[in-house]
Amino acid sequence: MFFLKELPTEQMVKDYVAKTGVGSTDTISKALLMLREASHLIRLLDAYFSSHDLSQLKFLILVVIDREPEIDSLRQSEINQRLDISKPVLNRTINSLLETKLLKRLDDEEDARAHRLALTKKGKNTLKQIMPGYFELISNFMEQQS
Amino acid sequence: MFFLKELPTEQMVKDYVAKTGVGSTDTISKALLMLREASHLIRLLDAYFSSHDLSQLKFLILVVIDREPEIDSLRQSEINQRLDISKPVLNRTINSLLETKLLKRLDDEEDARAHRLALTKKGKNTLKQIMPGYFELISNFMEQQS
DNA sequence: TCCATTTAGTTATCATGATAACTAAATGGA
DNA sequence: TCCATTTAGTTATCATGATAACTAAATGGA
Repeated sequence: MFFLKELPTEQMVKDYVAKTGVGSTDTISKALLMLREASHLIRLLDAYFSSHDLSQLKFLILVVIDREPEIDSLRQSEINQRLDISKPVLNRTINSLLETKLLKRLDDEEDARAHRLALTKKGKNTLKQIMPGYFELISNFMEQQS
Repeated sequence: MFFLKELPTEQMVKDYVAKTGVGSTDTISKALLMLREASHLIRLLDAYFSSHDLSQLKFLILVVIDREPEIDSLRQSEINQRLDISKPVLNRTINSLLETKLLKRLDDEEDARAHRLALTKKGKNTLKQIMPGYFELISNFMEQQS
């Protein structure tokens, strides 16, 4: 994502609100600020993940499988229910995780169309290694915000 | 952007913080909430813009030219200074705005490498037409957040 | 049972973000 | 003045998001 480098000043938002007669200056300024803050954090997270040969989505796929309480594998469709991403993108990204051996694919005994996706040893290690930096990055970022 | 459909519960974040010994539960929950809120708003905005044959970036390009106080045109490089986007993407998007006649391209008298980009009549009208809905969408969204 | 419908996953194609490497014009110091 | 460096814009290529349309297996009601 991207955004205006310099947020519109309070005055500009006021002008627009006055011109269009819609919304309240405070609310809109707050929303724009939030969007900017979020886009900044996303950028930092993307950089962090890519320095570990991962992406937001790859990370989240590993996380949702890992955090499952009873079982240690999920179907693609189950991952889809947990992440807000389209089926083809999920499919492609899972294939990439299979190629880099962070995930392994097991037969699904109940449904011949499906497979079960589980973390490999390497996948678990990667997740364990990445997690502290992830939380640290978020904590540091939030501290810097006024 | 996308995100977890269901945020990790407080307990999960606590577990991770305890396990890794990094960060504070509150801070991280707050950051994850913000990311989710922002990604939701971005999605709504994208849908709004695309229903008007625009995108976030196209909209912002029109806005930064329009809001310039003294002049009514900018160079590509000046737009680049105002928006946090790469040069090639900006170039490609400007070309698309030129094709759809929302922007027009004028010679730059001081620099033969550059051009000046200005809103067309159609560009101005589009912006005027879109702005109220944009603010309305943001206002409504912010109201819905608890 | 059998066939229409649903579900799981996949393929093709597009949109929109990035970086690397390029051309051509402008700039500025010896 | 002249040439090395900088700046403006562009091209090629990749990553990662989407939707539409498909195959094959599972499901469920007549």
